[in-house]
Amino acid sequence: METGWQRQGKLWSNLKELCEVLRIPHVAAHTDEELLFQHVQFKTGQRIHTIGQPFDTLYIVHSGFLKTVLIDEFGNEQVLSFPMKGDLFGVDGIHTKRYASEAVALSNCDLILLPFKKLTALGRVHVEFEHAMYSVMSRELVREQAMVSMLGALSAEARVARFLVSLSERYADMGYSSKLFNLRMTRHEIGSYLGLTLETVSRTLSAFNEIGLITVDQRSIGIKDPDALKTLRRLPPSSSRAKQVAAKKSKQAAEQKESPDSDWGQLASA
Amino acid sequence: METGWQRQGKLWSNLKELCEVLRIPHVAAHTDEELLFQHVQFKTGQRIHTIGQPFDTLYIVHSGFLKTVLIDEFGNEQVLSFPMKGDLFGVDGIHTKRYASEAVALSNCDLILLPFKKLTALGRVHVEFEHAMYSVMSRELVREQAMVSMLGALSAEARVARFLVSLSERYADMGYSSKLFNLRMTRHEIGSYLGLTLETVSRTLSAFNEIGLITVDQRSIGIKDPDALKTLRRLPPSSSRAKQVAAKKSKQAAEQKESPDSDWGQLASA
DNA sequence: CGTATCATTGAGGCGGCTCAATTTTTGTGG
DNA sequence: CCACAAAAATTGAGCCGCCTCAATGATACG
Repeated sequence: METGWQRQGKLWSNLKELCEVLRIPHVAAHTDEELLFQHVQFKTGQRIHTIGQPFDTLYIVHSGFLKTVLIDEFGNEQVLSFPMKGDLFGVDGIHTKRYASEAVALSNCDLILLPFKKLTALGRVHVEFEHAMYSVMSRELVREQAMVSMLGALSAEARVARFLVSLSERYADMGYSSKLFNLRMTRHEIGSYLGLTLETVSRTLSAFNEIGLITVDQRSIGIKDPDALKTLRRLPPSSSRAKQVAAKKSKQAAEQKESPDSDWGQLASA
Repeated sequence: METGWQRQGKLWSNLKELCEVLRIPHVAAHTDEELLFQHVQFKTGQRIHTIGQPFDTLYIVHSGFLKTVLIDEFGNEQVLSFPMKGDLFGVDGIHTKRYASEAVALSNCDLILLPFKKLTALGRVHVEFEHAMYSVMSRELVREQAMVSMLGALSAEARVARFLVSLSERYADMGYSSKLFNLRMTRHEIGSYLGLTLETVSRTLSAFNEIGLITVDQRSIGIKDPDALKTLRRLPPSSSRAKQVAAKKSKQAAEQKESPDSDWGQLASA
């Protein structure tokens, strides 16, 4: 991995490689024209773009880890996402022609530049590519929706649990171990992302560790019971109890045994 | 308003009208081909699409009010948005070819159908239209980001306050009064949207009413101090509210013109 | 006019935040 | 390589904001 890392700013990808990274069907490359996309490297801590900066290009993560953040009117950071290999970011700049968020490298990164002009031009030539770009943007929107849903309805423990699961699955996709990995972000950043304080994140990880769901040692995380993490939740707030009761009744009518709620629900006392 | 409502299913819009509704620059209509887009009417309570239903068309609100919701694995509703005139929805279906959310009419609605195939075909002919569609999708993404940020960082009072402000501005855009309007959704739906319980929403509205920021009577909302609502972060403790209300009253009595920069905003930023 | 839905309001509990102290890790320069 | 400082992480104590549970009032609809 990270081949050619040393050759700074000299890497290029063709369209086929671009599609591979984005996990979209290969564009029919009847193209004799050798379309190339430039790579750019960033070191840990460097900013890729800032809020308000004029927009003209999207970024695709070839390798490395980043965060995107919003800065509110009092200078507080709100983490929006942790882009990694295959993710697209910068989309929020299309609308106002200026980036609405800021992107920062959490590790050394290799990014593929995708000028917006080039994207639209490509879309007009390759129908599948146009569709793929819409699809990727739709995927981003669905992800944000899931995020909203999580922040609005889940307990702190459930949020941290799902965060770990999604990270684990993401690592698996990228060919790394899904059972043992290092966090690339601080507790503070995780907390911001999940709408929690860093102390709550730390405490929750410790609690999961005590129960045996995971192992924690600073940035190193070991996933011990992924199924329990996936299904962990708690009292459903801000939602209609009537529906839940109804659903529960029909469930109980169907299967009279087996309590539908996992017993992890009560671990708050720990 | 709602002209031609009676002629059910017989309304059509051309491309120019479509662009107007979407608030995007008019596409250069060198088009002799009279491209028409079908309208559809829905009555209060009807579902436009459901989760998992095969996706093939986007919807643009011509008139009326709706909600889009996610249903979690236990039947709990999570409100994602309240589409109204000029809004596009259904975008979340592009990625998986199935709608990821459910859309329900909160009032009688007139929607414009925008088949995805037609959209992409149009984008290939009219460059500006393609760009506009990307822009609209980007706008949606930015909106979701703002939502995440709000859920992650703001207090209940601030969320309700901003919700009211954004509604007010939205009504102003549509040509209605920004000072006095009716809520089209229940407290429960507002709560779900904001990640709060319906009781908290109700209590917060009552509190705003008490201190003179708004007037509330069931679904009817009067905006009295939009600036204070915009900058509000945290309400003063109830013990001290009485004095401030009194102070405010004497202020309003003294100077009947515009309320000066309110002091509600700068409390307890911590 | 009765019933179901929606809204208001109160009392009380607890989950997650705040404040604070300590330990561990990271980064930097002598 | 070690020393030192800064940042990150852990853990505890206390409290408050929001949720839960519950009862009543208001509104819409057949």
